[in-house]
Amino acid sequence: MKSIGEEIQQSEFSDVYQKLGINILFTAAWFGELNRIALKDYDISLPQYNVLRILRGQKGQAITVAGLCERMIDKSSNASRIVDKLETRKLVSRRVCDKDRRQVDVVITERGTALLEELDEKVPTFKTIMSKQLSNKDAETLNFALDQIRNQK
Amino acid sequence: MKSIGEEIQQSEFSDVYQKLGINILFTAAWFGELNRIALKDYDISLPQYNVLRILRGQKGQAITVAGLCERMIDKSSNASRIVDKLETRKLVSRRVCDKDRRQVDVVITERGTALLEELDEKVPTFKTIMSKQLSNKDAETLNFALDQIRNQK
DNA sequence: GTACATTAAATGTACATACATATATTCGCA
DNA sequence: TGCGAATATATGTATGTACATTTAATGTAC
Repeated sequence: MKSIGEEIQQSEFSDVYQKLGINILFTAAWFGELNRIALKDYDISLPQYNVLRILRGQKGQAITVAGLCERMIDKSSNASRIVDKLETRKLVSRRVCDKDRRQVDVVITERGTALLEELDEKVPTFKTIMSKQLSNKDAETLNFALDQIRNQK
Repeated sequence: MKSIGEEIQQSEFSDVYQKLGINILFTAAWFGELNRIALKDYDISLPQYNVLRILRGQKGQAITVAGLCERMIDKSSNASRIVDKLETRKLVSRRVCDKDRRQVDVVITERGTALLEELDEKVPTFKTIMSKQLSNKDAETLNFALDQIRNQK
C-alpha cells in the first residue's frame, strides 16, 4: 500500500501533523480527480456539477447566488459565472427575486435534473470509495476529528 | 463547535461516508484559505509557494519540471508556467540539463530561500493548526486511515 | 424624501487549472 | 545510420479562482 510519503516521494516530514496536513490536501485532490474522470465525457466541470447538486438538494426551492456561495466548498469561487454557463446550457434557470430585486433566484431545470440522474450512475459515491477500507464507526471518528481541527481557537 | 453540517448548512447527508468525503474536501479548502491569508502580503500565490517549498526540500539539488509535477498536490497544474513566474522574480533559476537536453533543471535561488525564510514566520504550520485539538497518536491514526482510503482496489 | 451607507450580483483582471497540441530531444530497432 | 515512437517541456484555449471594482436596489439617518 502506498503511504502519503511514497505518493509524493517525500521521505521525511517535520512531524506527524505536517504529514497529516499534506495527507488531507492530497486525499481531497484525489477525490477531485476521481470525479473529474467520471464527468469528463459529459462536458461538465466539477464546480458546475457541484452547483447542480446543491440546487437539487433544494428540492425545487429556489436559492440565491449568495446562498450558493455559502454552500460551495470553494467560498471564493464565482457562482455568478458558473451559473452563467449552466444557464446557457439550460440546466438551470435564473429569475430576479420579487421581494428583493437585487437578489437572483436560481433553480435547476428538468433538463438539469435529468443530467444529474444520468451522472449519478457514473460518479462514484464517497460510500463506494471508502466503505471497504473504513468502518462506519471509523468514519464517524474521522468526521469528529476533522470538525475539531477546523475549530481551533 | 461547528460541525461540517452546520458549516455548509446541510442538515442531512445520505450516509456517514458522504459526510466524511465532504468534510475532507472542506478541511483541505480551509487549510488553503489559512495559507492564502498568510501569503497575501507577499505577492506570491499558493502554488508558487508550494513549488518553492519543494525546491527547498531538494537541499540544493536540482529537480526537473516533471519531478516538480510528481511532488505537487495538484498533479495537472502547469509547473512550467508556475516556474516561469518564479523565474521572472528571480526566486528560482532554470537551466537545460546537460545529460538530457529535453529536461530542464530547476533550483531555488538565494533570493528564493530568503523569501521562504521570511514566510516561515508568517505561514502557520500544520502542527500549530492541529496539535491543540489532536494528539500525536490521533494524528497517526488519521494518517493511516487516509492512506487506506486512497488505496482501495 | 433626499443623501449616504449597505447589500446582491455582475464584471474586469491576473493567475491557475485541465486538457490538447506543438516542438525539440532521445530512444529503439530494422 | 535513419526513421518512427516515446519523452520532456512549452504553448494554446476554455474554464475556474482570487480579489477589486461596478452597478443596481434597498435600508437608514437626517
